[in-house]
Amino acid sequence: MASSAVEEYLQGIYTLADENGHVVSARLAEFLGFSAAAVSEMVHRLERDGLVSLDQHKEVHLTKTGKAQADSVVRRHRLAERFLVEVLGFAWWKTHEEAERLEHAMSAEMEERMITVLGDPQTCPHGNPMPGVAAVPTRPLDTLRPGERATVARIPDQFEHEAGFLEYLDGQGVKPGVTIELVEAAPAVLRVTIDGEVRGLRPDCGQKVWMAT
Amino acid sequence: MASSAVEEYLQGIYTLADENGHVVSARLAEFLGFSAAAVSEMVHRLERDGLVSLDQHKEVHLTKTGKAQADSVVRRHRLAERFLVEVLGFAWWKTHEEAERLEHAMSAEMEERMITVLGDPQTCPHGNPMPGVAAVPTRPLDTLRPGERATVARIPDQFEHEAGFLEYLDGQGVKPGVTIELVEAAPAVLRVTIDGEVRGLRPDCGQKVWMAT
DNA sequence: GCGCTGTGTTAGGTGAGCCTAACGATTACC
DNA sequence: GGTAATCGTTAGGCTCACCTAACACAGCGC
Repeated sequence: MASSAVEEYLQGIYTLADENGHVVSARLAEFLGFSAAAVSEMVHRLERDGLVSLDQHKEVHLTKTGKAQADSVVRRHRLAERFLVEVLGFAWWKTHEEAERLEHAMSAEMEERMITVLGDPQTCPHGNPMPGVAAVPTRPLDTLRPGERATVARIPDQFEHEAGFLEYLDGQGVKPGVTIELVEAAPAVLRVTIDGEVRGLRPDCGQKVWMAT
Repeated sequence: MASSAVEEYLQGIYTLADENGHVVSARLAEFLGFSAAAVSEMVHRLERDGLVSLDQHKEVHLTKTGKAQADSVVRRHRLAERFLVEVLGFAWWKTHEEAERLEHAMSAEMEERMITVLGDPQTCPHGNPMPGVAAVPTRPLDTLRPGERATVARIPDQFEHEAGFLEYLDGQGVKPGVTIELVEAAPAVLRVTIDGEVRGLRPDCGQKVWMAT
């Protein structure tokens, strides 16, 4: 059985690969909030244990067994989030930390039963697809042209580590399923229309909120 | 926040105190499956941190804050077990290990919401009462006189660590709520009637199955 | 008193997983 | 081509929580 720490790394590698493409140790260290030295060590342990391989550019790739374990932990995370929202009534933006712990406590049997009870959900409450499910095509919010409308499809896991970010979005009325019209992409603020009301969004939202195409 | 290890010890101390009365390090070591040395160290850490106190006989007692944390972790454990049985459909005898991990992953908010969703349950699926709830009076199975009948009220947490014990009971038709008549308490076997059928139970069950008085 | 059992503590060691500091190797920019 | 930034690794150190081995001490039977 993989330790929580190992699962945390596998999940990080999965997430960065899925949402960003390439994975190098430096990104992983940023994402996990650990020192470069700690990540360097752990990546070598993962390599030794056959969970990842490093290519000639030192990019990290999940091996077949590594991928299977990463899929499982990501699926458990997203199932836990669904459970927290749908069964326990948690706010959609408040599930990440809780799920971050629960994912390591779920057995394979529990994973199976969760899938059944929750009706085989295809995404987490933030719109991220379950591993193995084809993601809906998306584009960042700031690729909309002024006057263009689109629906929020996904707020990637990558940004859920940023304290208060999801709560901020919720406060601005931004959540998966909401339709947004871009009014103007000024450098300091993104002017958008949500529910017929004009609002300003922090400029970083342009990259961090992904719209259905 | 207490670590999983600390919570594990607090839970052990709670359980032994609740089900046995006195708690000394040696019992705790047996119960947790750790060496006496490891327990000695940890008990001193717990004392240093104000969670337990030692009396002149070296008996371990939870302090007020220690008791509050132990109550919480035991409650989380029993809520998790209820959830596994009632929501996810786990077999009653198969919940302990899973709950052993889940209890450490549940926040106070999750504890609260679990209580609400599960309808404020008064016991776990094995009949152990939630902390703060007055336990129904019980007596061990082997205190029944031949011919006497009683209902299984509780299989203490203490014995859930023994691999296969609950599954064995289930196989013999023994579970909370079932009425049992003692036929004969031979030294090598306990002859009982369950559901009109005479069965033999391992003699250790006499102490490990607690009946409603 | 002597030894046995049960109990607790100390000493020394291990591994996981983190840290900072220092250093080496690329790559990028002017 | 030199300098700066980025990246990875090594060295050394830390805490937590476990281990075994050795030892100290109390109570009990005889």
